[in-house]
Amino acid sequence: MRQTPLLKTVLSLLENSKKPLSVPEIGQLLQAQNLTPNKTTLYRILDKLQENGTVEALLLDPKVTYYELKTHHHHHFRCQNCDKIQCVNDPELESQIHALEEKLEAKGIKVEEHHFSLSGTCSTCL
Amino acid sequence: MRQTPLLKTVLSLLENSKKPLSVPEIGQLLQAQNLTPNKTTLYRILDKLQENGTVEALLLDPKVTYYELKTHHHHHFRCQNCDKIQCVNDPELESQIHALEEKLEAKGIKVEEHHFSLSGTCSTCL
DNA sequence: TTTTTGTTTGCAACTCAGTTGCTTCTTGGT
DNA sequence: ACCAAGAAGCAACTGAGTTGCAAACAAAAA
Repeated sequence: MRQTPLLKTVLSLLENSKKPLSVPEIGQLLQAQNLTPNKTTLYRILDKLQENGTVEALLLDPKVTYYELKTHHHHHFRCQNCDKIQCVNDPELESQIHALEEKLEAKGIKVEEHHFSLSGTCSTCL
Repeated sequence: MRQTPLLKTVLSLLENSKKPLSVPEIGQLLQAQNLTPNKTTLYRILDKLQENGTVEALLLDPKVTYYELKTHHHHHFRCQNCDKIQCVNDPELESQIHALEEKLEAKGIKVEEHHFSLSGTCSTCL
């Protein structure tokens, strides 16, 4: 995988973002920088970043896939009303999840990822 | 919400299924019973079941939404290779999640749902 | 420097889950 | 039997994500 200018820009967007980003959002952010990348290219970049473990795909909105740097690994809360996303950290939950993963691995299942998210109504919308 | 024949059939499919079902899958299962429901109707039925709390929508495949009866509430493992779904139960994890939900509620956030799933490669595909 | 090779980008056309607007059918209550 | 409300059908649409192919490009071999 080559360090192309577009790839660097995408990585810096993910680096500086407080929240996970979807491909359509990344496209918009790039447009704001007067870049007009093809959507196929963006999907391919994110696929590769996912394959090589730089980024993880999050299941938190049924409509769209969000991505975040693996180094940023959080859990998330999504407001069902405004779709805003907040990051949530809970080390105890995380270790409980790892315990469960080990149980499954012991049963001959290879666990690659886990997904956890919460949804509801955020304090602003209430 | 009226107990129409179609609604009853959909509920019994969910009741008897060992795993969560997507709307396209429900459509196929109904076809196997020589029923030819309109897809709009199916989406509407599941939306209503979700609204009235009978069913919950699961975020476990980025391509499609799965539904399961709330009374069946499990966590799930999805094989990234064959897309098969296995149910996983872990009461300790569940209680850890509830603890986290209470923390968030204390911060003025109304938590309606949580989503947890694992993915990787199942023992058959390995 | 030129050629070759592999990777990246772009484009256009496609797939398919899910939605929308509108009409028609069915039902249960009066 | 009548009417109003909910249920079902249909066709057209939306938008995320995919596919196949062709063009551009960078790096290494000749």
